[in-house]
Amino acid sequence: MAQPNYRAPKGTADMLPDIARVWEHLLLVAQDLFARYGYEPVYSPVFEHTDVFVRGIGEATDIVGKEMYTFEDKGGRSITLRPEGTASVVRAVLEHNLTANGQSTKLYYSGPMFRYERPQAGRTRQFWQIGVEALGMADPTADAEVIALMMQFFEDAGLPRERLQLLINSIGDENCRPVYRDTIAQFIRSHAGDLCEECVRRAETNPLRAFDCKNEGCRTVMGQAPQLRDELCDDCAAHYAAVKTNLDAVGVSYIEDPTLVRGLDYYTRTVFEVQAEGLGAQSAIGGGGRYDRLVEVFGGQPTPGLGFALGFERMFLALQAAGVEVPRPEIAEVFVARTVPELATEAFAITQRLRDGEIAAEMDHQGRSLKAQMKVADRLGAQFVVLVGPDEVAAGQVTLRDMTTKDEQRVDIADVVDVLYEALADVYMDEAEDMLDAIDGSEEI
RNA sequence: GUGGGUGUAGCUCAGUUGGUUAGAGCGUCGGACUGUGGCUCCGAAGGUCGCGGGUUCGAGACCCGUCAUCCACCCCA
Repeated sequence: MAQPNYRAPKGTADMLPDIARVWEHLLLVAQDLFARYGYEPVYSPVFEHTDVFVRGIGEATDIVGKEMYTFEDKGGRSITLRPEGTASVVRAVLEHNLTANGQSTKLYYSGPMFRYERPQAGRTRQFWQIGVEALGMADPTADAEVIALMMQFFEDAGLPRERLQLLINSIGDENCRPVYRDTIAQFIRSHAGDLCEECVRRAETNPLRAFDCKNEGCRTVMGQAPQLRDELCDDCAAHYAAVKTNLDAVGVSYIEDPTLVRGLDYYTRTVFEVQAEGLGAQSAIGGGGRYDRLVEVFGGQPTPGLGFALGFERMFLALQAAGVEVPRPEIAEVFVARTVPELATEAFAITQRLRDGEIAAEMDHQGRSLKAQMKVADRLGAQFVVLVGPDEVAAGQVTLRDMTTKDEQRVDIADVVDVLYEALADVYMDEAEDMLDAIDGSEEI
């Protein structure tokens, strides 16, 4: 329709089958992989009290400052659609005391997030994320494990490693970061003449983000600034070194990026981001880090935490750019066609009989000609067609057509399911053998 | 919030310096001797040319506005 009465709201999109299939593929890959790493699923509400995000993510962040979908509900409460997952999950963990007595927890979540932004390639107002949160683990092995898990996800999802860049950095903790912040703020003020207005303003709000500025001049100036890696306190430096050692130990390659500063206030020490090819200007496909103070922000006992999140829309773009296809499964193994409209009920009964036998069966519900039904059967990828005609029905039979060989045989209706079991088994055996041959031909087993 | 591009059949797009019944490919539907698919051939359906206003004898094409969409800035997944 050129001018529909209704459209999906700006920044949202309908996930039609070709896309929804990829979503489900990603979800399945994640469920399988994350479980192997000891993570359990959690579903927190899609909206929270606004304060959860304001305090959790940080008042000075762009997310809280201008991107939240906030509204008042009928009870006068300020409610916000979640712009990210970590704050909600940590709130839930605390609310249910999952980290009592020093217990650790590993959780993963997935679902839509909401941010009021101007849409562009790889950025929508409603977007899907999947992420993990690990609470109660301070060791650098945990950092390495979370990062390794994220990289493994990309691999399992079919995204070639060579199209990805893993960037890591340490942004210090409550001891060394404030000192460094002041150092940078000072640096910015003393170079105010050579920096853009935005960066000068950042000196007062969030000086570290001046490193992120795309402006050429700012980049060169900030390149001269003291680097946090040289200013880390002993504990943070040791932790960061150990994270790298552990990544090295398991063969996860990374690039150290001293300018990597994430836009959420809760991060401490380790931060990381993965960039992928083919995403347009929004090249980050996933990211995360450690947040050792976040639980306290919500009033809990000091509890270390860390996690990552990655975006499905961007995964989709990256997979597409890499030429990775998620196969479309056959919709029907068997199509039941009737030669005359009067036999619709008989055809329906047989279709249901097949489905009861767990055979993927389909039939026509539009009263179409036999020829048209055959076309549909072909398009759906049916291996066999069950022909229901007056002659057959009179004899309590149907005609079974093999769509590959075109062989046809009469089968008693009572035996259709069993005959199809065997016929389909043969088909699948042949396919399996072909696959094995293909593997044999290409690599040693 | 700022800037730029684009808006023609279900999809991808053509539509010459404004001129008569708006086109193609794909898809869909039907047919090619009567109960049968994939190839080929033939045919059909389907368009308020985003919307509103203006210029003109005449606008899908030009101007203004508006809406939508895309891309970029910002920031992030």
